[in-house]
Amino acid sequence: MRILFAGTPEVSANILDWLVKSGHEIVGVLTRTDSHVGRKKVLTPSPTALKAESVGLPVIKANRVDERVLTEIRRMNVELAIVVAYGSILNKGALEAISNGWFNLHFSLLPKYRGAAPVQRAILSGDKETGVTLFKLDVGMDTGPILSSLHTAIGINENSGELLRRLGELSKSLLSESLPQIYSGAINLKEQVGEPSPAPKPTREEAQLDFSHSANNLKNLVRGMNPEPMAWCLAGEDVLRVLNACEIADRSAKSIASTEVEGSIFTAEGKVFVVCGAGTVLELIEVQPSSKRAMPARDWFNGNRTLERLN
RNA sequence: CGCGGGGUGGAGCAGUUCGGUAGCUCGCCGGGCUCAUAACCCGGAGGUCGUAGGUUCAAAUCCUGCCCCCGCAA
Repeated sequence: MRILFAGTPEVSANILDWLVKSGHEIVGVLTRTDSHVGRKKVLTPSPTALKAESVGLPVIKANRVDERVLTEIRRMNVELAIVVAYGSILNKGALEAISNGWFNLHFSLLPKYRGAAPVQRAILSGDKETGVTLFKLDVGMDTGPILSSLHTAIGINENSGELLRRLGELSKSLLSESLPQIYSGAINLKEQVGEPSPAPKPTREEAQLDFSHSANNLKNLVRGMNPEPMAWCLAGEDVLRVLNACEIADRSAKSIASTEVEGSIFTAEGKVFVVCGAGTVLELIEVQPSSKRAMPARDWFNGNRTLERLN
């Protein structure tokens, strides 16, 4: 079956690569236009565009699937579309342009976490489990009927980047089960059941640590926001990004904290701690001061001369 | 020409304003204390201060070029 692959970021490129190597008949790739990236704003193709080019597939770069794009797609005689984090909503015209429809791979167990940031939201919420869902796109935002899904447990210290990578791998299992079903036409779509929840992209403001919250909440914030947009707090006037942190057990927290002032930093047994709300204590593991590279929290603390608390 | 910050023993920093003996917290090596220790005490090694020039009696510090790194904003 002639397939159009639509995707943009690294995880999409990875799955595209796998589809091609697994012998699926990818005839074209749809991805977002090149974007200005980094400090110097270098115009850079998306990871998916680069992968498509490297395996010699025709690429359509567009941020909107309009008539012009549909014309190109029709010319490819596409029979099915697989979408993995393409990054744009498809209108009715686009959805109807492909005979077998567009199937979207989503990184949550729908209807939970519909939207742009399902992985981050699952971790921010402290969920113990998530998964990947393959469903048929309709005009809503991740609302279409489900073909299949796979569950996986979320690691206690897993961050968004790590979980996304793992869900990408899991997606391959899901696709290898489901694609043959689609090819044979023997599919059974089911409407989404359960309480829907939105998964908007986290803002930078949302990523600021508030040390009046419990260490457990802050730990989820830190790992959920890593690698994007990354949790942060203020060390004096400067931003301190927190890449990795963990909560410590209540009992030891009470015994090592010499103060109750939230945000106070101290060290013990070679580790660096911050006093948080409700008598809890967060251990900082890896941080990144502005202008500096990421470093173990201990190194940062060694160089610190005057700072007594974070905000 | 988007804004800004940084490069000093193995790590993280101070010192640069106002040129004049290389400092701090760690790590490492050796010794001591201790039932023991990541705790404490004593001693030690390790740095052409990113790089190339310039000014000067004298440059980490002042001037100029270049390289590398990072945050914000997009």
